[in-house]
Amino acid sequence: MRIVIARCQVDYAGRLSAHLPLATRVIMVKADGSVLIHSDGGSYKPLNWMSPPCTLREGVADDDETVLEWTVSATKSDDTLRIRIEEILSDTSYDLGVDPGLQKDGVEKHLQELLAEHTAALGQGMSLVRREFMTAIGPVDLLCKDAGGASVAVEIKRRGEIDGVLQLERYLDFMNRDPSLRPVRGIFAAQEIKPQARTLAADKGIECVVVDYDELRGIDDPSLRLF
Amino acid sequence: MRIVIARCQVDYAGRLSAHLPLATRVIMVKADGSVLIHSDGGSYKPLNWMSPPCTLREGVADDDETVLEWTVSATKSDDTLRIRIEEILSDTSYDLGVDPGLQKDGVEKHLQELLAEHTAALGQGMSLVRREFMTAIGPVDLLCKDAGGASVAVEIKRRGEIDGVLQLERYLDFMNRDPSLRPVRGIFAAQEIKPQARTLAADKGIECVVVDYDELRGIDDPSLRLF
DNA sequence: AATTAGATCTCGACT
DNA sequence: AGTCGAGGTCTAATT
Repeated sequence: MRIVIARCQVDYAGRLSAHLPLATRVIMVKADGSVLIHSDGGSYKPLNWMSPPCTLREGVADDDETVLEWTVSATKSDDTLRIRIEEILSDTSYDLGVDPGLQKDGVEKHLQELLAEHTAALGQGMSLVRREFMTAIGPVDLLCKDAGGASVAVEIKRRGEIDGVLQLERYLDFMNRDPSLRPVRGIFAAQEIKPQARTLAADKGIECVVVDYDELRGIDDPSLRLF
Repeated sequence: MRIVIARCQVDYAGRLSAHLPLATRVIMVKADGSVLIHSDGGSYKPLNWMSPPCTLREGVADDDETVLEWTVSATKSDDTLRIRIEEILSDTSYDLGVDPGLQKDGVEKHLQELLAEHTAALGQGMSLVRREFMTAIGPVDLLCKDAGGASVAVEIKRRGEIDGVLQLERYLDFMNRDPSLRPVRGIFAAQEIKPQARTLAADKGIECVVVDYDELRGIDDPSLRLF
C-alpha cells in the first residue's frame, strides 16, 4: 500500500472520459496495482480510480520534465488513467498483508431464512410451502399457505420500495394463471416500507408486513449471533 | 484529511451488522468526518466505512486501556462504526482544500444528443421528431420518422440489456393506443447489446442498432472533445 | 465464463 | 425532502 499526497491533475479515458483539474489529493496505490484518487469529502467513492487488474507506469510529462506523469492501464480493456503530478507532499508505503475480510449479517438472504423459519410473523396460521418457489419469470421468495389453506406469495426486501411491489405483482399475475395454484394473494414483507410502495400495494390488494429483524433473530438461538 | 495506518478491528452496526477481524489497515478520516477503512486490495469500495454527516469520538476500550476505541456515529440514524486500534503505525494529517470536482463526458445523455443530431445512424432516411417525447408513462428517448414517414420510438442505452427492451415495449404499447401516432415501431440503440436483450427484442418486433460512440463523435466537431 | 440480483449501494436530476 | 434512474456501478452466488 502506497499513499501519495500530491497536487495533481487526472484524466480518465475508457467507458467515459473524465477530467480532474489541478488540486491537492490523496493517491492510494494498492498492492494489486489498483489506484484510487480521493479528495477530502464526498463518500467512499473516489473521484477517479482504476480497478485491478492494471499496471502503473511512472514517467515524466512530454511537455514539462518537472511534472511527473503516471499512466495506469487496465489489463483487459484500453481504459487508462493519466495522473499529472505537479508536486508531491508525501509519499509513503506500508506492508499491510492480506486482509481476513468482512463478515456480514443482516442482509436480505438472512431475512428470507428467518421468515422461512418463522412464517407466523407473516400472519396467524401461516405455513411454508417452499422457499424460492420457481415461476416462469423467476423465483418467488416464499410460497406459503394461510390459515384457510389459500396460497400466499411473499416478496421479501430489506427496504420495501415500489419496484419490489411491482415485482410481486408480476409474480402474482403469472401464478394466478396456473389453475393448480389459483387463487394466490401477495404479502410484501420488509424491515421498512416506503409510503409510495405501501400505497401501490394497497391498490393492488397486496398486504404489507413490516418485519423486525432483531426480534425475529431473537426467536432463534442467540448463540448463533455474530456478536 | 487524516490518514492512519493501524492494526485494528472494526464493527459496523446499522442497516446491517459487519465485523472486521484484527489486521493492519488504512483508516482515512475526511474533513467532513466520514471514515473509510481500506485494505491492500479489492476495489475502490472500502471494507467498511461511515458516510457523512457523522461524528468521530476518540476514546479507549472499556476492557483494555491500551487499546484505542474510536466511535463514529451517523448524525441522522443510529448507525455506528466502532474501531478498536491495537497499534498505530502512522498518523498524519493534510489540508487538501476543496476539490474543484470531476468533469464527465460520454454517458447516455451524450449518446442521446449525438443520435438526435445524427439520426441517419439509426437507418437511412430517418429524421428526428422530438427528443424526450412525453408519453403517459414517461419520456421516450427519441421519436423519429422513417423514410416512409412512419413513427419510430427509439430507446437508447449505453449497454443494451433486457430491461431496456421491456421499457421500450411499454412505451410502444402506450403509443400504439394513440390513433394520432399509430403505428409506431421501436428501435433499441446501444453501444453493445446483450444476446438476451437481442432475442427478446426480435421476439417483440423491435429492431436493434449497435452504435459506435467514437465514430458518432467523430462526425461532430473534434474541437468539442474534452481532450 | 456469463448471468442475475442485491447493495450500509452512490450519485445526480428532477419534482 | 423524496423519488427515480443510471453507474467506469461493485459484489457474490449461481448456471
